[in-house]
Amino acid sequence: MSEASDDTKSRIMEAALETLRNEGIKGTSARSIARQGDFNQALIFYHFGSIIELLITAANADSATRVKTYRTELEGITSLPELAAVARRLSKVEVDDRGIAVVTQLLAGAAGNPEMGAKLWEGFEEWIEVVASALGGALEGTGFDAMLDVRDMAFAIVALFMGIELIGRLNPDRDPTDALYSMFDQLGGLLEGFLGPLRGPSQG
Amino acid sequence: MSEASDDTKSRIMEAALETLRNEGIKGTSARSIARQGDFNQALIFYHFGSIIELLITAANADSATRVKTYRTELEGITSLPELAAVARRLSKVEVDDRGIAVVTQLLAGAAGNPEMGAKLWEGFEEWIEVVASALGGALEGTGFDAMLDVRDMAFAIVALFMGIELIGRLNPDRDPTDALYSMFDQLGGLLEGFLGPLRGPSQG
DNA sequence: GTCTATAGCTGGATAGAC
DNA sequence: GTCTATCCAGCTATAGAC
Repeated sequence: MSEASDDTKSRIMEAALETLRNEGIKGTSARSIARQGDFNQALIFYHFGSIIELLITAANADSATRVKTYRTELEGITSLPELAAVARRLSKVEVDDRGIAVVTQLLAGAAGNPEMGAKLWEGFEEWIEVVASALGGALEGTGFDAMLDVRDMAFAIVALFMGIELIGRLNPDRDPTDALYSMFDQLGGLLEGFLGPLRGPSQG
Repeated sequence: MSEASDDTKSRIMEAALETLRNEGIKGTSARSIARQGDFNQALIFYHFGSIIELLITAANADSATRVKTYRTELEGITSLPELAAVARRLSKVEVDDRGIAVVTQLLAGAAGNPEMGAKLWEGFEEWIEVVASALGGALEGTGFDAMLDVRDMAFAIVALFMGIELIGRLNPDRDPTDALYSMFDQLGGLLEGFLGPLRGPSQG
């Protein structure tokens, strides 16, 4: 692999992601990606073999770098309000950069394509794992960790973001994340009210 | 409109929904719908004018009949645990029948198609409205209704179901709704613990 | 490694026979 | 109202010149 090849490959990958963000899975094709990145359509097949292979490779690479950053930022969190604050900030980045949009569109595409679903799952599982471990850290010592399945909760939280991305774009009058953050803040307020008394005595 | 025409139209609409469920938005075309319903492809354009028009019409009609049923079942609910039980049952129907899958795929398709998004919104808003009013009824008298924006919460709940549908199909080892119901049950348990003491004194 | 050209299909949509 | 036949644009993917 020459440097030129590496450069071209990442140009193609970036164009693929941008096309997914702008046109959705239905509007993403070799031609639309090539138009977006201003390169020749045949390059996609030379470097990646097929469209699906390109999309999966690009998305999983992108996902891996993102999750790495977030993992370090989420480490060492030991309370729910703390987690809520960090999660709010990180999720805003994620939604604004439209990383979620890419995943959402690929997941929708995977519905009619089981092979694609299996390959996506690998890159996807680490998101759930990151959220789960952050949640586990935040719940430690609250007594909640015994009552909740942290992995199921993480699954639901990740799902919630996907859903918000999907519906949120529908209504042009409103930022898609407003309802989400409004809900976070409101639930956060409730939680603090409940947790304050619970946490006080049980913490060193 | 003759009876024959009505019959054909509903056959086409049913085939369109089934194709969306099985093949996703990317695999849904005039040809794949016609194959699914075993009729001539040209009929779609005679009766609906375009593919998008067919998809929107079919989805909104289907959505309207569903929401009507659910609305009557959700009426008269006055407590959160009661709401949770009914919601659990109804949402299971909705996920099993794959009504959610249809909406999810259309929403994904709307990403690259603003015109489609606007038309979907009309049929979609009533879902949020139904959930919001059920939630409002359940929260009345708990003191929560003053602290929470019921519409934002409803928005998030609907979004959660979409997200679960999207991710859930990815992992073949697991029923997509397991995590959701597990979470509902766990949060329900927590809520009853918190609400029991709150509700007791404030209710007639 | 990148280009042009093209094969071979499938897409939405329409014309016109019945 | 339903059919066949067809147009043409777009699709994935490959062959072969450079």
